[in-house]
Amino acid sequence: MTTPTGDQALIKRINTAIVLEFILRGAPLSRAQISEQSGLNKATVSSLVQDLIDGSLVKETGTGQSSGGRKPVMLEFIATSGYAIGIDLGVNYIRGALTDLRGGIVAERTSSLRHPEPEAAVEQLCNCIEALMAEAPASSYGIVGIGVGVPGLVDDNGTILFAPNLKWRDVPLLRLLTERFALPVTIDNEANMGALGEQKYGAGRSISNLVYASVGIGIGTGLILNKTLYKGTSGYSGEMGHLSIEAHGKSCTCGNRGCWEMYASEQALLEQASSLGFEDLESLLAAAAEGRQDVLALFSGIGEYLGVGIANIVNVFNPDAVIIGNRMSQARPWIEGIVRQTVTQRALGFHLRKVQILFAELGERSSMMGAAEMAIAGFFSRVKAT
Amino acid sequence: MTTPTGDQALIKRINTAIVLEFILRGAPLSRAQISEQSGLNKATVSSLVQDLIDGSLVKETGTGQSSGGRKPVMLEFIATSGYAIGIDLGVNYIRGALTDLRGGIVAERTSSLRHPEPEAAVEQLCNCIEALMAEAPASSYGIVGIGVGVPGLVDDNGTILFAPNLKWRDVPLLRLLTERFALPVTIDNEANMGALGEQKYGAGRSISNLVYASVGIGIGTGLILNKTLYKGTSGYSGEMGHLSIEAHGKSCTCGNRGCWEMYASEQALLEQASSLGFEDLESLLAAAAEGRQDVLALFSGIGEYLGVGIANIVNVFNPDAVIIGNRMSQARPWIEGIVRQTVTQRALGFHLRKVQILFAELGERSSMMGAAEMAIAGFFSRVKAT
DNA sequence: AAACTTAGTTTATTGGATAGACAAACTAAG
DNA sequence: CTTAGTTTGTCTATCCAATAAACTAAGTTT
Repeated sequence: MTTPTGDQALIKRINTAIVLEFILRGAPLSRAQISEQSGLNKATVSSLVQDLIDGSLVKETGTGQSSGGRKPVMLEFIATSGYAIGIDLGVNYIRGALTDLRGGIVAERTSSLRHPEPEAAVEQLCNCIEALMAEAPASSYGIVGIGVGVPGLVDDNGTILFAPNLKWRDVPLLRLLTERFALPVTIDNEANMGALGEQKYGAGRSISNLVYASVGIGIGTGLILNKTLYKGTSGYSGEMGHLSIEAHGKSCTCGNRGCWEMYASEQALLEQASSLGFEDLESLLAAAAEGRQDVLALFSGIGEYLGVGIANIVNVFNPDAVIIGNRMSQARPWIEGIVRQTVTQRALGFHLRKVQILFAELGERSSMMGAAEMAIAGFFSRVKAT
Repeated sequence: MTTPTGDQALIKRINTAIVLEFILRGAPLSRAQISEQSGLNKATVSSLVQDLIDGSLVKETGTGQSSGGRKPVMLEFIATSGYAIGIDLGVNYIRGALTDLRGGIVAERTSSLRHPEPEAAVEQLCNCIEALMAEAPASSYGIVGIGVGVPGLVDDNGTILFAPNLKWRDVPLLRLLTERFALPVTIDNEANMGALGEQKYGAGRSISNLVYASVGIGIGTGLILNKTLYKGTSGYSGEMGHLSIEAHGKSCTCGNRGCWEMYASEQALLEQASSLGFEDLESLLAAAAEGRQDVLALFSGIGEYLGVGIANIVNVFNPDAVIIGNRMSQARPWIEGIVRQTVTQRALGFHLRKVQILFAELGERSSMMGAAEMAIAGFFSRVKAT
């Protein structure tokens, strides 16, 4: 019982997953096409497709073009046979979406987080979820799951061990939400969710190895290696914000010195900007847009340090892409050049050949979409197991 | 044909692998035990075991103890049904071993590399391989493959793109060896091989996530994530020697500044030691053993910088273990304390809970054993595919 | 010696994939 | 409009691996 053994059910799961994957990607396509492209026998495809149709996951949508024979019956995934909820719990906001099974946003809600204490915040979170659930149209599977991205360390039991900017410690969010909604819930770090969101729906679509750097108040990173989210042993890898880039630099609250996020985060930017009379990122962005030289110099400095860290990432992971996300991605016009330049200078030549430096396509929605994707992926893995 | 589909052969492969895995690990055990522990039916196990026996991979070794019934027939893996060759091609030596399929060393050869030019070195390498092959006893499968670890960047075609200390560029070693020996050959970075060697036969036995830091002239790292060697997109990840730990530190030949290996490698140690009149690591180790304070201080400095880099590794990967290997591991008595102390100070508290800092158990043989393991693993994956 | 235990094999059954035959539905050429 | 040829999708018989259950073999315990 220790090892998962192979039996016929496993075969069927594998092949059903393959067929579903083809229908998900290939838009409208026929049984014949699936058979040819997948290598599965026509009869096998027919049988599996029938199961998917019976399970309300796939439907026939009329006939397609013929090239001299019987017209094919086109198949399509029924994205509205279920809905997922994705939440980005930020330091001072809650952003949530109701999506269909293809990740299309059906409803969205944003509210500012007035009381960051765990109890009040969780209550507000639950209200948001309930409001979104109420907006879901009737469907075969209903709400298939809830995903939540949080700005802190999450262990493998879904407990928030430590969220410095929220000042939370040991909040068993998974348990709280599971008890309340009796639905599958996934909790993970905001950067991991962002990485997943961009990999599935954003700048990193179908890229195998990517690193998502969430540059906000602090810096977090999400690692997608071999198409899978890599989580360390305890479930919390990717704390690259606390990668030391100046061994004898500024002391960080984490105990280390010269942490990357002390030089390249929004926090670092704001500290330098205070002497110029700025208090938030938005006003700095506006000033930069007007061409203020001193502000542009600030962004340039941040960009350079971002590049230092990204060069490290490139050298360590040799990824296909590094995606810069979260709030700092808005500064793209004023940091992109210097980031690229610094990375080119510092990363190893061989690694540079293939790596792309990208900015988050989903903008502020990366993390929320990743959370929804978690719920959707969980649903699929359960369906396929049946 | 694009996707690997599921069929009955796949099931059989999976289950055969499970059975073989049990026999490999569980030393002498019976069919009944395999059935019970794996969850496979007794009949299934009997049938698969018979196939393995027919394939000369397993044999029956008499009966075991009974606890009130028929005595079990014990099974054992036949490690001598084939042999593998593992080579560690160093900067100034070639170390090679002939091992059985369990990684037991049957013969070993070390020679110093007199002429590091590619042609002469490859010739010497081939001679070493031939000599080892000649020592292999007769067996069912003969030599099942050759693995070679090299001190440089290797692409996914087995070409050595760049080996700075050997001054090699674009040497198609995989092709050269395959043509000469007509055997499966695997070429990889010395640090990747070392990681594999320690994970399979050394300090990291059966650890899922580990980082192996090969600290020699330079510093390389091998990443084992989820029990698999992680290789980046182009096949060359893990260049953590060129992780910048001092953003404005010394310029490195790689183009970056403040690279880890400029502060924590053997090279860095020797540079500092030259003013004291030392020229190699061995004499420094001897002096440290005699208690020379100035030398101990040098080691202490190296240990601290090693700790800085390892703390970074821990924060990024949240691994179960970090293993310090290659030549610097000999300095364990004089660096272990300061390394541990620095890591404890600098890594995030949550990550420290589980991580172990270890030193290579296989010493100078890590890389060579990993190379042999590559060949063995390749053989198994081929056998199981039949 | 009888009753019980445990190991491993044999037998019949199940369920999924497959090749090949086939029917349905179409295009195109004469 | 007929006929030949093509493509789609289903049906049927077969194969094969895993399995449960019966069975044989070979012990131990009372």
